[in-house]
Amino acid sequence: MSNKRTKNQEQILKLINNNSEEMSAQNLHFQIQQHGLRIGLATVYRTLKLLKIEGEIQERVTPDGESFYSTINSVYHHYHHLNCVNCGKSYPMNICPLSQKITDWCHSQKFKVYYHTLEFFGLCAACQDQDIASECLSAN
Amino acid sequence: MSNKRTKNQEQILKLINNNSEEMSAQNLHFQIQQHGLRIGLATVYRTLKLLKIEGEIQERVTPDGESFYSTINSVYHHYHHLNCVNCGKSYPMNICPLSQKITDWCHSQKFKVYYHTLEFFGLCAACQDQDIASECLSAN
DNA sequence: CTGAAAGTGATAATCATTCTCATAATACAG
DNA sequence: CTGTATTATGAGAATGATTATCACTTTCAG
Ligand SMILES: [Mn+2]
Ligand SMILES: [Mn+2]
Ligand SMILES: [Zn+2]
Ligand SMILES: [Zn+2]
Repeated sequence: MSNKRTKNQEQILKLINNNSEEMSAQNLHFQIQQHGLRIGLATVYRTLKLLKIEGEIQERVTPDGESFYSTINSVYHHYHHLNCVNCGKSYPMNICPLSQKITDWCHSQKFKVYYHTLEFFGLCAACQDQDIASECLSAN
Repeated sequence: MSNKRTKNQEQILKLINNNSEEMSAQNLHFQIQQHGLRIGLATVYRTLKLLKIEGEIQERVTPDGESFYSTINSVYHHYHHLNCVNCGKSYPMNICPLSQKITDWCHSQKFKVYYHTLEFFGLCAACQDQDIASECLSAN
């Protein structure tokens, strides 16, 4: 029963809570070193997994497979995005179209909801005006 | 202007459309070989990127960073999930709580919506009864 | 035809994440 | 307090999906 957090784990959580932007594991590890702390990359990943299970932080996986983490508690960080499948840009939305009802329903299913992700995919205005397909594979 | 699709591209799209389950790029490549076809893995990835931009297929990125692809058109495949952050299991939901209004709003933003993803994260019933934190890192 | 442009596949390279394992810190029974 | 079992840690290797290379083939407009 490891109910108590390690000093390392506390510092990582603190760093996430105090940061206004979502951060990747690599980025977190880098910032930790900047602060003069010595926490191994493996420990960062282990702690992220732990905090995720404890419901302290949320994870967003980008289309290129990298994970970004941020605190769950702050409403400030509850953002959804319009993601362009062409240029890859993400445009944050300032609304959450989910009613409380649906979250209640999830709980009624015996599922304990920590957080949700909602992402839209399509073409941004700029990319709608281009000949997309031709540029898509132009690099090769 | 590559408006016309290649024979390879057509076969890959056909394979996705005819399959009832979402498939990874690796899986697609394997099945292609099973069918006696000779399409390189690189071409599979290139075609997936192309079809994605054309709005023919949708992509779902799992928490471990692997991408799965499926046809957009079939309502049959429009699923959202309850994802357990502990055991990793995904429980499909049979409803979509998004109103048409929100999609309309996205369009009013000059963003052309192809599809959306909506995922809930938390603990499934089985995992709520365990001492999670202790098992989380037990493997190491 | 003909040559430029686009498509292809084998292979190497990338890189975030996970695994290994020896060591350090901690918890706890006696 | 003291020895011992358990858990945490970090350096580095391994993993594996995805991407980049590059020589070669196909397509097609003129
Ligand atoms: Mn929301
Ligand atoms: Mn939906
Ligand atoms: Zn775009
Ligand atoms: Zn579970």
